Amino acid sequence: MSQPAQASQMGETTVRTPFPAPEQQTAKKLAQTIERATKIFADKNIRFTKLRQQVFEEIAATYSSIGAYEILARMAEKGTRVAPISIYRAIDALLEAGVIHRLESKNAFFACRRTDHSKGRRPLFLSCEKCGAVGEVDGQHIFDLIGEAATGAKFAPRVKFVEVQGLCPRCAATSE
Amino acid sequence: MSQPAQASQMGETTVRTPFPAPEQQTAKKLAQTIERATKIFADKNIRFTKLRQQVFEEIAATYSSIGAYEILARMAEKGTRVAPISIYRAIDALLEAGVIHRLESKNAFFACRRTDHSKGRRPLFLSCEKCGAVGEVDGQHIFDLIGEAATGAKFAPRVKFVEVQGLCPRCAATSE
DNA sequence: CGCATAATTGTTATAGTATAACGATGTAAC
DNA sequence: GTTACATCGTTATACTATAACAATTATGCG
Repeated sequence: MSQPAQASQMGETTVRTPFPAPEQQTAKKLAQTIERATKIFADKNIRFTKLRQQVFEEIAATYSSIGAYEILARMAEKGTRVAPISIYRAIDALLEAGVIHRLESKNAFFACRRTDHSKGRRPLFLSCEKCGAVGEVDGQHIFDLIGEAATGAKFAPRVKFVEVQGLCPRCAATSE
Repeated sequence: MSQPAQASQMGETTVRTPFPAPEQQTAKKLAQTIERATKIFADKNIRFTKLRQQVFEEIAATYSSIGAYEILARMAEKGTRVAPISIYRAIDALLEAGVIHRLESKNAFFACRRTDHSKGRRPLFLSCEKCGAVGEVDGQHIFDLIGEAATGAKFAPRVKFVEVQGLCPRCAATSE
């Protein structure tokens, strides 16, 4: 018990970081994530096929980002052998649905765990250089400012990326 | 003269966009860019070798971003045939010196045309989806806010990047 | 200068990321 | 149930990046 996880037992008000402790990464949480994805696919009228579910489960089952070929390898271990292109096609559908995000700086993907994107609030990504964990925090005000900076330069923005690399709370603590 | 380039003749106060018109992309400007790079290498005590200069010239000679293998191809056309690894090693030195930047979202590189990075002001990148041009605008206040958002999530930021894809002034005008 | 040392580049091979093209199969709507 | 469309399989290939080790070039010092 060297790493107390206070928050989980006393409600969510004390959770201040998008980096859940390992004890919080439960099968139940994973099931909820998958169910949420299922609903999003249904709402958007995109088919959540078996292949897409399998790919999504591999991505969601890690709190790190994961590369396409790593997904491929893990699925192969479980008996599902597909070609790289199939993984990428599934990834495209998952990105389109918004249930995963792409980390441009690592050519890797991670499951979205926020529920406020649909409300028009865009997140920025925090990627731990040590353990690979990825967290999202709301960055809507920052994206607004980026838009202003762009239009101020007579540039018409369409897609924006904000990524931060550094140390997650646990790794920052252990490396001191 | 359908695209008047007012700013260059009357001081810099009227320059409002980091996307110079083609008429402004002169050999003289390029020479200045290279000279500036030479000075930066000297100041930092990094060697600006022939190979590094050649690679830098290919990058600086385009106002777009350019991939490593495109640099390779253009140098080969001019008679300098080297292996990919040599290009990447030169790129590493140029990145280290700060005379080029890497566009994470495109796996490509472009010449830095700002002079205020050394003053601690970091830029964000504007990448045109139509013509490929890349501009930089100051984003220090945005990077500060990103740092605050990260630390607010108990994340220790180390490297940050902000990239925007969209349309540069000229392409936005012609696509209307 | 001439040697020792370090930095750079060459050479070869390979790892890692992503997509093109086309055919087969499955799904939905009429 | 047939048509139309989306999805997936199969094969091949393009693009991005680095590992390992040898050869060469530049630098500092006696």
